[in-house]
Amino acid sequence: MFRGIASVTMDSRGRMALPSRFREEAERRTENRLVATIDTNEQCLLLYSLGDWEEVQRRLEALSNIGTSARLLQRLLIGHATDVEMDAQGRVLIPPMLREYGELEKKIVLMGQTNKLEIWGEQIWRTRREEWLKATRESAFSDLSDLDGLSV
Amino acid sequence: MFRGIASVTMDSRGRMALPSRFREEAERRTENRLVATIDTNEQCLLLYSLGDWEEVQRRLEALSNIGTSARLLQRLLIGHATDVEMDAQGRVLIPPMLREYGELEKKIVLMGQTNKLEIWGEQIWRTRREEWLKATRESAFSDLSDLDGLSV
DNA sequence: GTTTGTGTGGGAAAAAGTGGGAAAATCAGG
DNA sequence: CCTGATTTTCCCACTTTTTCCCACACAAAC
Repeated sequence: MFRGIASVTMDSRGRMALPSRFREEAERRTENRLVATIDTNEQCLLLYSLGDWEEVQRRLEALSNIGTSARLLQRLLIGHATDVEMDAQGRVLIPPMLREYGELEKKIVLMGQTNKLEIWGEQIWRTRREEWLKATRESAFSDLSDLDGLSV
Repeated sequence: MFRGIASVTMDSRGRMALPSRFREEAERRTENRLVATIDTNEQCLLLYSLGDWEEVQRRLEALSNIGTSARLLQRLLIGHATDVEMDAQGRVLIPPMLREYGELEKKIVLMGQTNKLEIWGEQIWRTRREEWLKATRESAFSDLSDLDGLSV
């Protein structure tokens, strides 16, 4: 169960160290084997433990297969899903094509999202976060009834 | 099981090195024997292990044979299917006619799609991927019910 | 101050990817 | 058949990337 946010650096070889709490979680789930793919809705990457990814892939493949959008999603997610392994220092090497998709350079932001980690280039992440915050604030009144009982 | 993406270069003789992880998978499936054909829906090539291709071909041949579209599909897929072999460096030689179909030049993109590899010319691939992403993002709402349980 | 854990960098070996010479095979035209 | 041109195969060499390993910096803990 991943959660929380962390800032890490990617070195010149494309290696990225997972913070130890994420590392432990990843080790628990599979012996250091992870799968990185793209988020089709955002310009960020998703990092799954191998087992969790296989579950996602099974469900993707079980989709209707008729609808064009399901096919597209399969193609994009499976097509980009690349196996990666943690080295002895708990780092993963992000393949160049994926690095490019997320415009990942030195400063990286990791966000835990339950069964996966989101990997963001810092600049894109800052921009998107502003947009999310703005959208949340603008919808605050109309949604108030929902949130009311939630006491966020 | 092929998945993930990689960028490779095709040399002036039309040779293309498979990334080692694809190579291993290909070796596991058949001893270096592969079959390349065209994707009838996209301007890219498909690369199967010999065994997987034979299965595909069997199913193609089992099609009604009455309907025109089945005949067309047979003609196109089987007609373009060419046996290729990996050399000692793990490279395959893509036949000129197929190279031309996919407008393959120097920069090539390979995408794993479960039982096959897609081979794309980089330029076409970039264009198509943008279109897929756009379509996926736009269809997000209509498909929400499907994807909802998926938590990709 | 010392130890321990964590993040970061980089040397060096190994592996992977790339290019091209030259022999062998194939093909087209006489 | 023979010949010359082209393509394919085999092999070697070079470059880049990846992996393995060690080391340093820093901070928290002892």
